[in-house]
Amino acid sequence: MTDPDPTPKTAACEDLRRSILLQEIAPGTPLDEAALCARYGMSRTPLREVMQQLAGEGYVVQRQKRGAQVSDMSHKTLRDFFLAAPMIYAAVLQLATANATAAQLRALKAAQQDFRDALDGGDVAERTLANDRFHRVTGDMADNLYLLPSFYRLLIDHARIGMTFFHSRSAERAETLAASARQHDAMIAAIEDRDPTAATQLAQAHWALSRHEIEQFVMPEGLDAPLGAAPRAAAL
Amino acid sequence: MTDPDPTPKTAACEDLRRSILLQEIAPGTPLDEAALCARYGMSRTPLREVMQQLAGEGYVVQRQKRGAQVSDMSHKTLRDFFLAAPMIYAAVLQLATANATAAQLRALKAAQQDFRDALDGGDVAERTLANDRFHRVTGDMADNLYLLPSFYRLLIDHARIGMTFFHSRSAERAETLAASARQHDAMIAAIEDRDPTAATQLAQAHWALSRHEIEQFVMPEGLDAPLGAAPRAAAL
DNA sequence: AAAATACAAACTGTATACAGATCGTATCCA
DNA sequence: TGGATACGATCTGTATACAGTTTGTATTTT
Repeated sequence: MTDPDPTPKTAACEDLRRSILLQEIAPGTPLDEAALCARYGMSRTPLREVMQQLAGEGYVVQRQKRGAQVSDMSHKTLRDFFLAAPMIYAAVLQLATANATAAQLRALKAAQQDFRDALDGGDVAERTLANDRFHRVTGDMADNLYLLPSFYRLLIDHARIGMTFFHSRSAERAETLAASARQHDAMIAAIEDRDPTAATQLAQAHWALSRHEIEQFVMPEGLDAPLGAAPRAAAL
Repeated sequence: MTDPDPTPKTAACEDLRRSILLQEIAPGTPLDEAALCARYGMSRTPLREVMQQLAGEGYVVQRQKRGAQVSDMSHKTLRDFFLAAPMIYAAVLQLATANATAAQLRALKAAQQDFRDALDGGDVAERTLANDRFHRVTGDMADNLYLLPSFYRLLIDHARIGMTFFHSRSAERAETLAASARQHDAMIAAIEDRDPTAATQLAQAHWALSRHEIEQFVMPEGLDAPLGAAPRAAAL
């Protein structure tokens, strides 16, 4: 409807984005040009242009004479993420309340429905993609040339963090996901009411939730069993 | 010292960036591949990769089957700019106070010295480039993977707006530039003192100054002479 | 046996040639 | 004279071939 563009380049682009978001290709993995050429049925020239584009969007990084690799996730990545995400996201949601069109609101509601559908019956990948799409629509709504580059880059690692940390522990995860869905509904309401204050607070709450969950994962509750004694110190 | 990379590709990249920042190539100008190939002495393949990179950074946009053109500046651009700039810039400066290294602080002071040198004796282009370099160093200091894409994109249009609006009127501009330089000094002090509150306030003040100047340009004081009468309304 | 070097295979970067699309111009028709 | 259409030149996108660099392995040397 919007993009009648079935070129192999866009297809390769979208497939690679999806694979990277879902960590089907792990962070840091080197990407072999020849293999991808064969996979997508194109020669090296257009494939290299795809790589350039993905590099610009933050999916991959290109090293001199050493090809492209999926952008990696370090502890610094996580730190940068939680420093920037609340602010960028609050700004995006606030602008969304000001600028959202009726069509975009319908798209957002549809994305939220997909997300809820993925919650009952979907696997981790489906939930991640649906969540990603929901947030991307809020970016479309904000429609700010300068904010969106950072926002979309955040969404890449938002998805990847979700896939990294929330693979197991599905029981505990269920309640968190339900809370996320409720926050999405509240966001929709805030946008519909054009209420920037509520939007800002929701953004903060949404990231506080993610942050809490990741802290639980990185620094879990201690085990009950006593640890083994440390080897005796050598001196003093 | 840091980048021993005298390839024709990086040279072309930097030259094009400079030309676009200084509006030597106006916004919206289509870029002819063949001409640029001749100019930089390379074939189309690497030149197209340069274009892809510049597109990722926001200097140019690429239209399907219609090549690249310098990214546009519309009224929406200005609006987006002044919505996003204060927030992004405040965040960058705040992170800079937390993360700046001694070497970066030296680089910032050097950039500020260049800016002051350009104020007495430099032309508009030199001032614009020196100002751009100063702000870029603050971005290096902030060192946040997610904030910087938006920040650098802002800086592109920050420079171009400066070149657009402040070409003439050099007498009035002088005082504003002096005020900018004083604000830069205050930013350096805030970073040196690691004072995030001062940094935030300075960012706000810095953009308020730019904004005021552009408002003056777009909506100047009325002339003393009476305007011609409007044609009589058709109905009522 | 460990380290260093030399060689070979694989990969990246660049140039060039070709196919397809777009845009301007000239011609034709009303 | 105005508009539409057809043709041609120009430009974009893709494939392929070649040169230079990197990397892994095997051999040699200490």
